[in-house]
Amino acid sequence: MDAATTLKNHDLRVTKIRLAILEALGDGHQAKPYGELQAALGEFDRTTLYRTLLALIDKGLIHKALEENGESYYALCGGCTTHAHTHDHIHFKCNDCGTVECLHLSSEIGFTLPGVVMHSLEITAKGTCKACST
Amino acid sequence: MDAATTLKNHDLRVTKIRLAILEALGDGHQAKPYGELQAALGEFDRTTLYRTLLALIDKGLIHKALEENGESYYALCGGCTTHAHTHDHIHFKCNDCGTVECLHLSSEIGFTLPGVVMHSLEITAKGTCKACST
DNA sequence: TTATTTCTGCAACATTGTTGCATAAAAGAT
DNA sequence: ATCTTTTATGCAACAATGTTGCAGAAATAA
Repeated sequence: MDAATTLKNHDLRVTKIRLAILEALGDGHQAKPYGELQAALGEFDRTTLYRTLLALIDKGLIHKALEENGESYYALCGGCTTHAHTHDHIHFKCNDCGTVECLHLSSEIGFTLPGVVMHSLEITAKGTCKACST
Repeated sequence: MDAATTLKNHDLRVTKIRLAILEALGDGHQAKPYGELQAALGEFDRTTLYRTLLALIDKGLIHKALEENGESYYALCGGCTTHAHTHDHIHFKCNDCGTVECLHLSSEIGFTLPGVVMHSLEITAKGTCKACST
């Protein structure tokens, strides 16, 4: 499905910056830090970029992958539609090349915390990715 | 062990702000957002507070629990000395009262990601805490 | 008490993120 | 295609987090 149709399906108007963001986020496998997005989308206003990201998150097209050192990482919700957009992702950050990937576990990791009701779960793993460990 | 001795044991000089931070973080069970720390330690300079937090993290006395909306949460490393300061914590944030707790799982959650070497793991759960769910 | 090392506070700055408002662009109707 | 309505964009201004350099103050060691 092309990006414009995806936007329409999510009650979003098709505008330049939205198409540009979706393109910049690529295949949805990797998460991009805000700074990188801003550099890639330099022609647009910073404020608009923020508001557009919020809109895309709100409509379930992208998600905030993780925050680190005050910088937010964003990724497409391509792979997570199967779970009805639960946002219970696992993010893996490579300490060498710095890339952040949205991974999916083969097996569900189930655990409970005594006395609390869990609504969401976020897991961030760090280490060395396949490419960097060779 | 009193705070002054703890500082000395970690190669840190005993100063007013360091004692104040350790006291503000309480029993180590709960994580405090930076803003709350700054409000509680208003008599000290903001820069000093940042640098002191970095120093305490560096020496393994506290850790950054989580980042949310650009704000960092800090907590004592009281409960995590048993794991040799691995920082593989589980943080639970209550969406109702906003408190962030450092919890410990009874059972280790073990999972591997194909092809990558994991160094650290951070888990943040959100939901409703015991007190708020009654 | 003195000397040395380290910490603190100040000023200045960079970055992230937010809000209000006028203008511009998109979608639907004529 | 043109007009109208709705929504998005860009600009300005602002607030908060986080960082760096440097002089003076405090903590340790001698």
